[in-house]
Amino acid sequence: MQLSRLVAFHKTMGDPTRIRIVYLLSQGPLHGQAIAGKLGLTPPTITHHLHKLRDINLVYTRRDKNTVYYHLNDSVLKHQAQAIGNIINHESELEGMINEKPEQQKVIGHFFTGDGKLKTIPAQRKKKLIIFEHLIKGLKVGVKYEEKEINEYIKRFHDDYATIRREFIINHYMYREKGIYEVNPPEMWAKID
Amino acid sequence: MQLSRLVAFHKTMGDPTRIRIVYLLSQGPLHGQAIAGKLGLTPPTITHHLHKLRDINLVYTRRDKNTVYYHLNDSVLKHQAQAIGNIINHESELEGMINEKPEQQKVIGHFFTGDGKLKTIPAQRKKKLIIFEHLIKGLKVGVKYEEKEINEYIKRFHDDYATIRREFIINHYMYREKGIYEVNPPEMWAKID
DNA sequence: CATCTAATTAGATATATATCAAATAATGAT
DNA sequence: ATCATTATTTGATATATATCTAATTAGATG
Repeated sequence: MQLSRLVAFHKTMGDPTRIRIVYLLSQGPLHGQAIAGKLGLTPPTITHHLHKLRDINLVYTRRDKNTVYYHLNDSVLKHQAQAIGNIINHESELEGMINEKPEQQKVIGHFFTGDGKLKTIPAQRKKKLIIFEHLIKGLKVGVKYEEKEINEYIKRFHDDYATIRREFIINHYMYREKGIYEVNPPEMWAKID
Repeated sequence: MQLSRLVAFHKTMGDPTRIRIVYLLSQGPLHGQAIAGKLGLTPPTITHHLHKLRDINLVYTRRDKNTVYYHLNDSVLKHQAQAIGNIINHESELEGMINEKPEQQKVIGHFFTGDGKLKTIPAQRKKKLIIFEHLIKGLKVGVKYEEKEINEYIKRFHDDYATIRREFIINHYMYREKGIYEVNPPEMWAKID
């Protein structure tokens, strides 16, 4: 779970109209005008909200003739609702990412897509390190990884895993010994400033 | 659970800074400046967010000398996080209230306090009916209530249960037979317009 | 093609809010 | 009383967003 995803979910649910829409859809699919009618709002307003609900994958659409039916994605609702509670249990993957400074968040927000893919590897050293530091936080300290595992992990974000893996080593985020990788303690990482 | 409470919770969690604060507090209480330092923000900003977190009862404070420690209210977080998921299971008490029109919501928002108490009984007939209709939706259709139960229910919102109970009858929201009360079907209710 | 219906987009407005710097308040220590 | 420390309030600014009307698009059907 990404911090931004969690925020997006709650921000989206933080509106009475959208909660009412979710409630209506929980009883079965509806088309736009039906929702507008039941809620006493105009169709453009409904479109607006459904757009946001679709952004977080909470509803999906199906056409029949020229009317669009909106369906609720129950499992997403369940799953996302739980995530915030898990913070408390320390079952959250947010751990490392929560301490990032606004400046870092900005860079991260700029280089990652909404669903957590790395768009490009930054050219500027400073930004590059911010991104790497962010990525490295998804790995566990004290765990020995096979090269294959590292590649798999990086590939979740970007195709060019070889370059990134190499940068991890160069900048002392990890070290390698006999083909086994391990995350270094933060004080060894390349300094960003 | 009131719709407005549910909305307030999600709206509050719909901000990265506040989620990060919640995460920090989940590891133990902290004072303002410590939070500001860890997040790279200024104290006024932290005050601002803590105010919102306190509004929804997610944090409480304790002083030691002249520094205020903020504590996370774990149980509230757990409970609220679950509420949105329960909509799906139809375990939600939102049921009736979800279909209220914006005009009605406005009146309701005006006459109820944040924690769901009725401030005063509206003098204008139209507004009064909106409030009664809202109240009546908290009772179940097809259930026979003792007068005492009705009184108890109304008292959750306003002290003058006798007046309101009488109005319920006058306006055909309920009927009484031999001291037993029951909710009428909506088509019998007094017309608002 | 013309027309109907449903959905969306564009543009406008009003409201909310996240953040900071500066000023003020509250508390404890000297 | 005076000072030091922490928290809060005020006021400003920039950004986001919920809603509407009017215009546009897209599909289906005659």
